[in-house]
Amino acid sequence: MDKDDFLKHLGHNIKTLRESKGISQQKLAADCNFEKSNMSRIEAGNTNPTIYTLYKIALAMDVEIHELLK
Amino acid sequence: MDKDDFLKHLGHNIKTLRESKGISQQKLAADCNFEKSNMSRIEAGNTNPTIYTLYKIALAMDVEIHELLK
DNA sequence: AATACAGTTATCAAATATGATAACCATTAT
DNA sequence: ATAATGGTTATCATATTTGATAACTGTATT
Repeated sequence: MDKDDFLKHLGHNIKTLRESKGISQQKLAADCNFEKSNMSRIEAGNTNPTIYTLYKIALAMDVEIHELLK
Repeated sequence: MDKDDFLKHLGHNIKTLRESKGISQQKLAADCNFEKSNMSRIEAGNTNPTIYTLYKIALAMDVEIHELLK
């Protein structure tokens, strides 16, 4: 899988999971101590986040990182 | 878990897995199309790799990313 | 109308990951 | 001795992520 596809898929997955937990993007960003614009970028697949960033997202949603990678 | 601990743990895990597959750090780096110095940095937990970097490592070792995160 | 909420995108600065290269160390083999 | 293998670290340049800020869109509410 190329990078663009991979990141788009990841972003979509994060978004779906967030929505399934009924959390807004802004709320999640705040919970992760993130800029909301960065959360928007990640969910859109427009950036290649670091693993620690994903760890923070997973923590904030109370899931394991691998759930973000499905 | 703070960032330093997280990355050290990840690095150790990657190293352990690589060794269990009998691959040298240099070989794995080459398989990932990486600089070997970067592989050394990652395994030492001295850098916070991007998710796509980890994807490449997982691919090269024929495992899922989450195996790297145990 | 104004305000609030939710999300998106742009711009730029700061921080940092990765690439490239080199030097070093240790061990083993020739 | 040299050469090969395996790994580590430093330095610097390049590429990219994240932070900060602002502006925009759309929808809903007051």
